[in-house]
Amino acid sequence: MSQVRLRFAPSPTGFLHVGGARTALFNWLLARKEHGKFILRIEDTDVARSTQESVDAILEGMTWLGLDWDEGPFYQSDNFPLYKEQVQKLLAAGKAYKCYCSSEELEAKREKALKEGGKPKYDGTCRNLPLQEDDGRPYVVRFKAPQEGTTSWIDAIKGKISFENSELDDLIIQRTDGTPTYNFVVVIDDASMGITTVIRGDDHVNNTPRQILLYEALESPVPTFAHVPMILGADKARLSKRHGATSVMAYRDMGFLPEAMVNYLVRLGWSCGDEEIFGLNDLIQKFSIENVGRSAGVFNTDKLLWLNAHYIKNGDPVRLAGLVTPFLQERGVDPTSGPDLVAVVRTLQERSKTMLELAAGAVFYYKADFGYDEKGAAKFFTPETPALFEELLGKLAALQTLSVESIEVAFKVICEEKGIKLGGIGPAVRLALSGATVSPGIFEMIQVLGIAETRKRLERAIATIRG
RNA sequence: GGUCCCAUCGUCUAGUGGUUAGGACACCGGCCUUUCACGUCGGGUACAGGGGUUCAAGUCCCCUUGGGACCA
Repeated sequence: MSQVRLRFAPSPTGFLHVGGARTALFNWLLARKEHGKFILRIEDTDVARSTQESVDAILEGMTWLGLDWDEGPFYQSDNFPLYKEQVQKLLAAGKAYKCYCSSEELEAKREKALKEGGKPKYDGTCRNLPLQEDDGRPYVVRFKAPQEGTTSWIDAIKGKISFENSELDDLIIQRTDGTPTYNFVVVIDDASMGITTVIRGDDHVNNTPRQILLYEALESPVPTFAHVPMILGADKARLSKRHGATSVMAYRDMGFLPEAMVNYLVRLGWSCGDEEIFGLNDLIQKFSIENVGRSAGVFNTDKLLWLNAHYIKNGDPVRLAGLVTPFLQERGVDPTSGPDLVAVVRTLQERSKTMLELAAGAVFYYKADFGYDEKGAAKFFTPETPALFEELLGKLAALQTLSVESIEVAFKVICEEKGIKLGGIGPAVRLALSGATVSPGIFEMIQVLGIAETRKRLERAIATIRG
């Protein structure tokens, strides 16, 4: 019983985007579910475009999502000797050959073929040349692929896929400058790392038959392939910057929780009956590659927002307090300078879709120098308001304990005495305490702010009204 | 242009020959209510089109259309 080995192999040419994150997640989930290994490999053969910053950004993104890896990160740039060796091996075995055609010649042939209605594929000029020692002439190494028959595989997501070998070119595996090409390197790495299942984006479907042929030439077992569909933008075009944020870390910065991101990403293309809410541990039990859909999906921020609201609402307030702190600091708020942040978070959890929103809603607790909402002040600050506030202050001061229940009782007593409804005093208090007409519950705010701060704010409002 | 893939509400999807085509987000309306939310109840909206196969097709086959990917 051999264990499954899966990998995520990003190119370090940018941050971790949502598509890559989902691919990584699917790989990770299957590895965890099957008690196999999850390997991280950095595909940095394109040295010019690869950067350490990108590597760091990708690792940061995966860590944020909670996707840990068992082996790696390995770097392809460390494997150049292996790739060279494998090229020589194929050359020696007659399974690859040196092609001396210049790119100009090839271009001319391609155009001619196109003009005559043929296919623009390599014509095999050098295919049967005997292997010669290097003589200074530039050459590429091509894989000698079979020209007849079909190559097919059972894709774990898409089912059977077949290609006619006659449609396939003799793939270049080593460029003129001696560097190996992508399709070759991937196969060598996956083979040498013992990868058993390759889960990747379906933009690689067309590469797969060539890669299978290479596995066979290398006499390596062919892994199971699972091609996951693309993620699209609202206009059904491939997701890109113009659709909004594509980096998972940008979502953190917008106040999204990693568990919301994971939950959203996994449900985009995968399902488990009617269930919508999944935690990571849940998913390890329930995930199955067979239930991944075959069609591309549109990234829908509204649903992500809904999930985020769900996780904020049900989240641990202590943890959320920690997460919201940087957002508050960005707004110039020092959360140690006022009411207990955990208590503040509790009043905002149910009404915040993002941590950014939660932070915005928390500012008034710490900064009392706000102005009053104009329309609200015109409507709710009346000549009678100061007397009501003074009455309220007296009742609050007399309370033994300051709880939501006792505060509510104080309000009810005033309402009865004055013959008014809660609406006759509540909105004015809300405005005095928060400056806004939208806020957490009045009783909760008073409890969190405390008597002293409540007094200050009501007195400030009284002064304002009396002008 | 060639090859390959895909096609159920606006969006994510359930559905594996017999369903009033289900759920979720979003939207609309009721209730709850000190605001906003939350919650709750209810509503509208989908099988791309055309041919087959079958007693029966969203489900199987073919074609068309549309979308996408890769190569060039």
